[in-house]
Amino acid sequence: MMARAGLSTELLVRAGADLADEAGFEHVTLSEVARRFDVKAASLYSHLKNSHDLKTRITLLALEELADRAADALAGRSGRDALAALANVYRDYAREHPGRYAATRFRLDPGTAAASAGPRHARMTRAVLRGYDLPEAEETHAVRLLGATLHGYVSLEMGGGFDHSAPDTGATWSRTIDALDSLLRNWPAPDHH
Amino acid sequence: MMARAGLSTELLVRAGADLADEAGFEHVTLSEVARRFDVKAASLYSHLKNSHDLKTRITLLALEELADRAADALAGRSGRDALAALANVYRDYAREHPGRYAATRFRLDPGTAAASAGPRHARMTRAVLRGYDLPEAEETHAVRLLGATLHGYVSLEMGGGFDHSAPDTGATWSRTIDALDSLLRNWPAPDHH
DNA sequence: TACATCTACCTAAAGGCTTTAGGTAGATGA
DNA sequence: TCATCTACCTAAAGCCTTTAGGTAGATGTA
Repeated sequence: MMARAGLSTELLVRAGADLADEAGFEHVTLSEVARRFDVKAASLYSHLKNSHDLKTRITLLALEELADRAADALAGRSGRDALAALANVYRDYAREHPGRYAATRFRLDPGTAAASAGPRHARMTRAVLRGYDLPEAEETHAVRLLGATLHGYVSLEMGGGFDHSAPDTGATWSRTIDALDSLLRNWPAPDHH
Repeated sequence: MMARAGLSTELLVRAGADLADEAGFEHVTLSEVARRFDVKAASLYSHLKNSHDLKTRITLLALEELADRAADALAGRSGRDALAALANVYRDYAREHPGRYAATRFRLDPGTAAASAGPRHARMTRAVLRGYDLPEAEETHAVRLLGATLHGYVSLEMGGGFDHSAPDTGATWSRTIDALDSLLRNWPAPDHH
């Protein structure tokens, strides 16, 4: 009796990510993950440091997956195509994996963040921008604006912020991409005021 | 002995909001609020339905406060001035009251959301847009884009997403406002693809 | 003023999640 | 075959939420 469950950090993190997608990232709990493996919660401590550790690892997983998708989508595209592809990767990922996407917004400590796929995301965003010709000094600003708009949009949409109003969000999404493309093609000079 | 503490829903919600600002919205707990009034947690149930109720009320409070500030800031301004004023209200509020701002992203059920200051925010954003002349059919799209960008920016900045990279975030913020202003003045026609 | 009522806050208790300490049995290797 | 290792277990403490039922201080009325 007492067969071993064959757990591993990998397995637990994947189960945690699935749980996040089903129940929401904020409801990810060691107890629930343990339950899914028919194991006591205390047993997870052989594989995970603690609850925060699990959340961190789910975040890292989501960041990787998202970066992989982005890399695929960006391959061979540039300009507006690349922008739209990147944008759609974020939105689609958030829809397919809401919990994982939410994990993406979990605050990592600086060391962990630096070692995550975060920097890869930044590099890909920069790559998209190279399809537009921005003054070099503006590139970081544009990276941030792009990140903010895309993440902001996806978060609001996921959070239901756009429900109850008339035009469907699909239309707004494509107008948002139009707008961003247009903005990057006509990047304004700093305003003096 | 056993003097009454003189609690009220109002008082508790305000204390909860302060706690959110100090410890983070996700750490708001009935127990901690009770502790701050030297009262047992069970006693709060005379004033609050439950923990979720407290969070909901903190959200409503934050939404009100934010709308009040926005209304003040917008008074007498239009065009780029109004845009900048609205943007700064969000950012400043988030910096002064990170927990309250985070509460703002808490998902309300549809009925509560409709009765909240949320619609007031939408109306104010529309008011800002009237300083630009967008085709009427585009207004909702622009409202959403503006909301997404502003909230996205503030969230990323608050979440530390902009740390560790060179240009300071103040510069990016003003470039973001420039960019939004420029975008609204040159709103693109729908792209055909 | 005296009395009745009301209700704000209390204690008790159950149930859930986290985390630590220490045990046991199944897996692994010599 | 035996020794070791370690994955998973039980026990227990601590904290949070929520419900049930009590008590005393506040309030209103005669």
